[in-house]
Amino acid sequence: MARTIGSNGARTAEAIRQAGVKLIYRHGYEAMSLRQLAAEVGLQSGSLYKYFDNKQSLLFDIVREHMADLLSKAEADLAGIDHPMARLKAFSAFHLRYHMQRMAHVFIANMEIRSLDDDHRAMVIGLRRRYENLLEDTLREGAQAGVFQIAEPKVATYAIISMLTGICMWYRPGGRLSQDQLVEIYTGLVVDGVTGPEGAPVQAEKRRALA
Amino acid sequence: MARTIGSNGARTAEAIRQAGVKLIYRHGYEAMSLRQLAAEVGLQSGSLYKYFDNKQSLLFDIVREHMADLLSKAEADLAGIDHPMARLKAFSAFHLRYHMQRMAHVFIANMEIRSLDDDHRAMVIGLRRRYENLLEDTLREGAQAGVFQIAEPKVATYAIISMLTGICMWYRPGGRLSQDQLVEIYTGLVVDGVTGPEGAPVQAEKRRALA
DNA sequence: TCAGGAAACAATCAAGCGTTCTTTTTTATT
DNA sequence: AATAAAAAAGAACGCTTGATTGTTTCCTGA
Repeated sequence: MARTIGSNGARTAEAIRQAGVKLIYRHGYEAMSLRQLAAEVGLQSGSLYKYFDNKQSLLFDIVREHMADLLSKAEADLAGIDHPMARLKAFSAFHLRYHMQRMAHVFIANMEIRSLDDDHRAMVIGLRRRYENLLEDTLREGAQAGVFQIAEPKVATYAIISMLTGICMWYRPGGRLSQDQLVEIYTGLVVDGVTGPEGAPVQAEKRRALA
Repeated sequence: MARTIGSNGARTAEAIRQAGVKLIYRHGYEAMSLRQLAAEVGLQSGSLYKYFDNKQSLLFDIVREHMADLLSKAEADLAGIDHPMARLKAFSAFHLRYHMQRMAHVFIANMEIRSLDDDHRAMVIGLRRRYENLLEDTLREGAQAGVFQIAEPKVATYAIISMLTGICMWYRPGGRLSQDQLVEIYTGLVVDGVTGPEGAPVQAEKRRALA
């Protein structure tokens, strides 16, 4: 046998990508063999090389595309929102929804950074930095405007993102709480965390006025 | 050559464990070869099997010992502290300090859970659950006593732990901020997050009275 | 001092790895 | 209907991996 009936390059390429995400998510990049991946798609391992140069570039493609997608969608979501509190809420909601919907991609991008070549890793970290800056800039502006009470915007940025991303560690679709409920709970924690103890009531009014 | 002069079993065992932590932390469990590990310790790869049954048991030993240590030290730290707010602060401070001081172990325990056999993984997750319960129980008690405003203690537990653990992703010793400063910043975020918007000033007084 | 256990070496195994190359079959084009 | 291009099979490659075994050397305690 050689070429199979009904075979199609574009469809196979997509199947390989999906199977790659699935297997890397489940077993990790190093633990996934190309024979395993090929079997999942229904191919021989050698045939995979029609679709990527090597194993590393498969990982890089998946991670880079995900990061670029995350960044551009976040920027689109925040476009036109000016008030720091509104931006913070929008960022939080976007981040949570995106992470709940694409857990595998997110997980891979976070876990397998170390498996990337040096220059590949640098490129991905650059994209991640740009994404983090969306939040950090918002926190700085809010702090300067007196909307937030934040001593260290950079630390707060890391803390908030870690907290939000952590939802990937336990969230499962169809659980007791809906995505909307989780967004509300998490966003509430974030907002309370940055408005500080004494300033909270004042900010609570501002938030109400904005909603 | 065979037995090396001055060789000592206990010392070698400890060297293997340390090198294992170092290499797994740096490259990941799957990516670390036993020959690499042996070279790091100054042995032939076959000699490693005097010290563990197989590669998997090395990982399990490292992870399980770390989790048991984390749990017992946390329990010791919280012993005798009754007030929910005081317990929350103590937990937060302990978690942060422990994670800043033993980043490699923590990182491995979090990242390589998936590389463990099913039953090994179940055991480690059980230990982790007991650790998480230290925080979750505190949050529930505090919520019932009106000290905290928390709708979903379980979600809040995951959120807080993710936030605190995230410090491992960027903290480096000798950075701009000291460990004490970071503990204060992060703990502030945690406390503000669980005291809620309106109740904050009231709780702030209670906190002062307690300090 | 000298036996017995501890510690490490050295060589080897089968299996699996990522990758390359050639061949064969199917599809699309003219 | 003839031909070219696309898609996949299948065999093979050199290497590395985790693991095993038999042997040699060193250390220690009676």
